[in-house]
Amino acid sequence: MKHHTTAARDHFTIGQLATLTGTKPVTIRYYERTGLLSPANRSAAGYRLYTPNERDRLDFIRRCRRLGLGLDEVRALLRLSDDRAAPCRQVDAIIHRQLEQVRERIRDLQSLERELERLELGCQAETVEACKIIEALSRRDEPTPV
Amino acid sequence: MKHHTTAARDHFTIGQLATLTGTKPVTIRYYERTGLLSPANRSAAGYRLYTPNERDRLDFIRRCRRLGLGLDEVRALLRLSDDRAAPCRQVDAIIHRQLEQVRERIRDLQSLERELERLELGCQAETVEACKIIEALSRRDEPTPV
DNA sequence: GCTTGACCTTGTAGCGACTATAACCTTCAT
DNA sequence: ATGAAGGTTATAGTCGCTACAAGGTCAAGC
Repeated sequence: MKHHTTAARDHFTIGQLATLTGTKPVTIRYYERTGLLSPANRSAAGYRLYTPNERDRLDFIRRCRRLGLGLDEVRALLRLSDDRAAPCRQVDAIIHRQLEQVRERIRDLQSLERELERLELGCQAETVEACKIIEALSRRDEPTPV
Repeated sequence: MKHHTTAARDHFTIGQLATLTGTKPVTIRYYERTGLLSPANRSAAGYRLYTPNERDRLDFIRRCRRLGLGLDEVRALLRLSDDRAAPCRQVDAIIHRQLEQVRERIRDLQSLERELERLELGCQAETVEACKIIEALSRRDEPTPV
């Protein structure tokens, strides 16, 4: 009732699917182009039509993306989830690798944070002339002393 | 003595500058194209030749990049550092904004980390059939209960 | 029946900060 | 004189979208 488009109970247009899954139509088409979603069925006029199954698949993809997984990892997980007999170990491995990467990025960002804090606190100057930040950024690393 | 190229004391080729600053030649050319570095002088044969001044400038850029600043911010800082009378406040602002962004990214990544830990611990299955990770990723959000 | 406007279609180009490739030229040591 | 290791340009690719242009379709109101 929000739109004039009539939504059948069991299939959606791309825009409806987009709203349902918090994606944008362009992104859904992009997923289709790149093989994350298989080509959708079409209406007589050529509109993509989606089933609840395809909605589930897109939800799956979006959850993976929210975990920061790349599309290649998502593809791998989709393939695994389609194969009920596949070893769960491979799923674990993907999640574990991602966790390691996230932790590494956190460590990197934390050292950045410390560096930026140091810079920020160090400067009470008025003009760039005396600015400790600019000075720090310009400082030639002391040449190895003799 | 490491290479066959003769390095004059006061100017470097692009490769020498690259080694000195931990950059790659392509990146230096990219900086020139996008206006971060002004066009280098050329040798008779068309090779770019750099002075220690230009090395300092590139070092400055690299330090900024290591702090995670975008090239636009670097451009702004370079402009400020060239103007000794400019108010230091603007430098502060750039650093402060970056610090805020870094902190936000850390928070985001930490919540990702927790989510991934939860997933990882939850699964001891053998096959995807019973895999709790796949299950969690596939779970339709519980429809609002009546 | 016609218009309006929101939707859909395709294709192409752009983002940031590089990286990769190709095809060619220069310098230096042997 | 040759070969390797530099340098030059231009162009396209990366990732995960996003923006735009030019058009076709659908439902509703008049």
